[in-house]
Amino acid sequence: MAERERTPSPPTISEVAATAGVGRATAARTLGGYGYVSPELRERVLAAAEQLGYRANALARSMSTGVTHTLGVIVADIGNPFFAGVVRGISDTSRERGFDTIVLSTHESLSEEIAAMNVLIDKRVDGVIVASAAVERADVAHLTAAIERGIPVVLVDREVSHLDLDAVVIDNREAAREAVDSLIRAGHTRIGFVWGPTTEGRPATRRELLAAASRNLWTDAERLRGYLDALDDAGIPFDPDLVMVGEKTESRATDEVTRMLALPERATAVFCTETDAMTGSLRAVRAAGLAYPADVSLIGFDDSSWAAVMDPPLTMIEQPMHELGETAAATLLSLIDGKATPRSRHTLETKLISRASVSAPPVADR
Amino acid sequence: MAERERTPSPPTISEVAATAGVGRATAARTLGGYGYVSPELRERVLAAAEQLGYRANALARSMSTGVTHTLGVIVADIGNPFFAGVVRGISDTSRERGFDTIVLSTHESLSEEIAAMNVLIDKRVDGVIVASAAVERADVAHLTAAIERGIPVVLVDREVSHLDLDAVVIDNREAAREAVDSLIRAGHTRIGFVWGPTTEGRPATRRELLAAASRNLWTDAERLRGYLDALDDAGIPFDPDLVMVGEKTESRATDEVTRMLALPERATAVFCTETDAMTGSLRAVRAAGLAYPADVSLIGFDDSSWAAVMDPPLTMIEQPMHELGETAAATLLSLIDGKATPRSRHTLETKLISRASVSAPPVADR
DNA sequence: CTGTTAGCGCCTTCAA
DNA sequence: TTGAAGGCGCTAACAG
Repeated sequence: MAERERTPSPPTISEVAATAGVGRATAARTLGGYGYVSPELRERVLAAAEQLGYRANALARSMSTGVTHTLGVIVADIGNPFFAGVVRGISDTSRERGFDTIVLSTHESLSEEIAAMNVLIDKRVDGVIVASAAVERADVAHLTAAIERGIPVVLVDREVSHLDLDAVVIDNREAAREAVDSLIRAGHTRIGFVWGPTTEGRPATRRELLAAASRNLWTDAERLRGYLDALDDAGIPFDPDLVMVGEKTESRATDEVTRMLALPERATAVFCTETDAMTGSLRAVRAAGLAYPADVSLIGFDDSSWAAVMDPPLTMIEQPMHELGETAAATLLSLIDGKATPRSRHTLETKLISRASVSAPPVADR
Repeated sequence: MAERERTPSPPTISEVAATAGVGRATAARTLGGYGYVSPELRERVLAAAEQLGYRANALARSMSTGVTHTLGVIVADIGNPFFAGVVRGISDTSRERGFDTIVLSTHESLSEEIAAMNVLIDKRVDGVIVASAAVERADVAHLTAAIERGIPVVLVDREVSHLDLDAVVIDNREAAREAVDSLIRAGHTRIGFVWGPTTEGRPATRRELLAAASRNLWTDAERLRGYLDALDDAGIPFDPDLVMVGEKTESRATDEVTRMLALPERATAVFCTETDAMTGSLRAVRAAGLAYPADVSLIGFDDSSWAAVMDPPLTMIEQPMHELGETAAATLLSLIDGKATPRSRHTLETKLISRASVSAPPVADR
């Protein structure tokens, strides 16, 4: 029961070998689980290890084998439930295969993403999964650098244009198109889009809008394109006043939707591309003294148990967060195994969960 | 532009030294940022490193220095928004100080927690932060083992009885007491508790209930105690029928609340200790054709933007998730720095956010 | 089957 | 100030 503060230098394989009375290599072989060892010595070694409380030093092992059994994960924000779900998927499937995960948050900053990649390179991870904030062609040096060093990289959630990497994503554009289309089929023509690009001024033309979008996150741009697709398919003219611009915050969404609801020809439906965009919109609807779906129809991205218990319950697009992570990890792992996989581009299914936040527009506005 | 698949053996410090025409040690000194090096040679080395794209091998460095600049984090589920928030806090503050984190999910299983700790020990992390599922005295061997090996451990979110470790928690008991008390002050005496212990049968007595609770998660037990405290303070008799037992799932919560709402003397308020307990309860209230707060008052744990946009908005207890993480990381870091800190027990503040889901009980039930 | 011997890449005395 | 040499703990040929 002595509580001595002995310098806790953990037992090494040599000590185990010594107390077992065998050579280093023999101990290493049985403890490392490779090579042949006679049952006798094996027993002795195991006993000694047990007695000493031996645990292999993974660092030393990695030094000589060159593999760390560790995956790097780079996301914008591990605190965001979406990424948390993805990371959980990555973590679960890699753990199953004996890989651990070190995850870094970039706060959506490219420079932090680059720093994160360097950390992972330095730590010699066996591969990395990244939801990259890179959009410009010049933004991808850190990704190609990793690959040149022999570290496989797979993209998750976000593709990076003109970069031929394995990617696991959803079809944001189609998911958005489908959602907006369902609004159109319900009779809406004045459909708000929240949130849009983070420009300062309001893009006057469709071309400007698209240009602005392409300077933003890939997912956001895709969702905007899907919105426009649906409008086009239905021959509904695009109205710049119906797309939110500016900071992507809940309160900004509230302001913008409030504005859209006050337009001469007001919005009768709102499509939200993110959770906080939806809660912000909801606040605007309430503040305007309107009710959904009677006055305004609503569809949002990223289903949650909350959305289902709203009154009325919200129609939402469900993303397979966990599966995105699982698939990304599985892809990366097979890359690490040296499987000669051609570049893959997994597009996972989303699901439009119809509940009760969509109805026909009010008669007065039709 | 050759896409050669050269074996990407990264440049070592020796190569840098060679191409700079200096000794290994000199290169190591300038690249490692220690010891004296003349400006001249320093320049040469830096240039060579730059040219070769040199990056220090953190494994090798850790091998010889004995530190990894890596923190281990063990939580039940990184996909859970609460833990995701905590991890984000840990990650942010440790990153600031040059530490990375490797996080492991245990799925609330003690054996996975033990395995996780072993992984971290093997990887020689400098310290670990754990939200432990340990409850029995016999469950803490892996925690003490880490400490004996010289790896500092700090608990977050959950204390572990009879184990003298630094801990960063909230006062679950007081938070619960306060919430339930506010219900009582609104006039309620029939207050449901969701969720309770995962026993099979329904504890008949208060003693049995407490015993069952103490076999469960620390946080859950504390919240239950707080509930009982509030009842005691007000002289309201405890009724076993008003506490949920069984699996902690949303649907189970719905079933149990449905039951409580159908009691001869039905519940007129429900206190929920977790997000899914709240959404499950909400479903039960709706299904019973009741409205809140008119028919049933509601208070829940873990505020979110959804809770604020419910109609009516929900009164919730807010936990400082990010700050829990920050504080835990800061505490661990100072332990690692060898600061002679006496055992600390940080209890962070929660906040009862009063919104509109609490009112007086309906007259008929008073 | 077992033990000896080199490294892995870096840090760290210790002379020079 | 600089360079040579040894060691961190483990794996991996290599003889024996």
